[in-house]
Amino acid sequence: MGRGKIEIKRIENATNRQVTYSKRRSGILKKAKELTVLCDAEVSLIMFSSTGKMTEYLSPSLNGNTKRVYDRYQQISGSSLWNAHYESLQNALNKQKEINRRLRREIRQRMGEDLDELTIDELRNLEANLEASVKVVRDRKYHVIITQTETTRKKLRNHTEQHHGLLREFEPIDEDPRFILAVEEEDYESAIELANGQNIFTFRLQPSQPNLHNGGGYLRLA
Amino acid sequence: MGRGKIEIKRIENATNRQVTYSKRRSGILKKAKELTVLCDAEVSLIMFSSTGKMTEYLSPSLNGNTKRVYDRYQQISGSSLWNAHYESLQNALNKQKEINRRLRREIRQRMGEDLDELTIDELRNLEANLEASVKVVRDRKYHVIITQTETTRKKLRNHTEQHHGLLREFEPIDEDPRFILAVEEEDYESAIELANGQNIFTFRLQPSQPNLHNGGGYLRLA
DNA sequence: AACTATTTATAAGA
DNA sequence: TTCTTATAAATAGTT
Repeated sequence: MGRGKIEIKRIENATNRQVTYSKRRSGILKKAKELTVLCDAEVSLIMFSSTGKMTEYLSPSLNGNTKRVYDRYQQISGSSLWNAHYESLQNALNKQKEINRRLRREIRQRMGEDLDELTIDELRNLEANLEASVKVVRDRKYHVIITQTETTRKKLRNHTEQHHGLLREFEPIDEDPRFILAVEEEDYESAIELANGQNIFTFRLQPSQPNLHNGGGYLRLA
Repeated sequence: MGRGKIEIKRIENATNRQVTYSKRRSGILKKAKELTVLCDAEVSLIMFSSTGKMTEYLSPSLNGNTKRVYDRYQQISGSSLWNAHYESLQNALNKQKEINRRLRREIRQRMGEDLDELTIDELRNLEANLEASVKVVRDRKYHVIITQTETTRKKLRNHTEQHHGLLREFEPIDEDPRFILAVEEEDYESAIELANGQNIFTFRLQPSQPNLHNGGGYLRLA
């Protein structure tokens, strides 16, 4: 369609080729748009000129999402073009989910839930294991208490000495043994309180770990 | 171009629309091929009719590899088509890994490890929780033992009766009270063995759950 | 699917 | 690139 008929073969003159490309490109682009509107079709058209310049047309119904064309292409043609990229990730994700499922199950069993699934031997092992754990935890608790108590004792002693020093500086007096005794007694009592959790340290723990959804750790049972 | 000029808007008559789609589709396909040959261009054209049927054209130079078109598209347009999907997967994976990390930490702490990170209050809660759990597990263990024992007892009684019945059938005798006693004693002993795991049931558990790598559950501590 | 009057695209030239 | 225009090609309406 033009002043003369042309054979459909590569245009050797580069300038001519470029001009023809430009003209025909706009022609095909127009056709694609018309097809989209007239026939309610969806079109993806990508053209690269011989110089590497790209032009794209995508039906508005595909909403700027070239990937969707690709998804649909893949679905219809059956050829999986990019799945290889994702498969390994998807597998890793599924593996992690399965592992987490098992970890949660173990935690539940360590909390005394879902025990029906366990054999008598597994129950015995679990019991022994929990008993060993509770002993370790208890030892650690007492260790912390002793450490805290001694730290407190030292601090108090320090403060007491400073206090006495100050008193002596201003108005020298004999040490009052009752005061020292009072301090020691208070110290002892707070140690008892620490061990039993009855008094000063009974503030609430954080209710739960928001991103965990692990069905309840010991932290939320406080 | 036709007997009459048409407005570029959706053709309402479905048959007409389909016919026009068919005609124009072949037209645009021809144009795409001509562009490819004449101008040494590369073209990817994918069309979906309103009925969902797909038609594709791909320049021979792209050699049947549609993915290459999209790779190039991505490279030139800079917009990543599948990175969004990839990223969401990656995020999901990271989230699962983080959950996994926390679950393992909880299990370690329930086993008496990593206790340094815990405050005195958390230690107390953990201790109480473990003690409650061990009680539940122990109760469950005894429940299983009792159930097993009773089942065994019933079976034995059944067998004993059958045995006596057979004996009577062939050679009627008085019941031997010593035999009954022996059965009851044996039953009692096996109950003790069940509870302490000292004897018959001391077969090994599976050493670990192969896909877990969870840093040691109670199951492998058997 | 074929025909054909007409519109549209475009080759060549400016 | 864009405009012009003669002409080839595409296609709307019809059969």
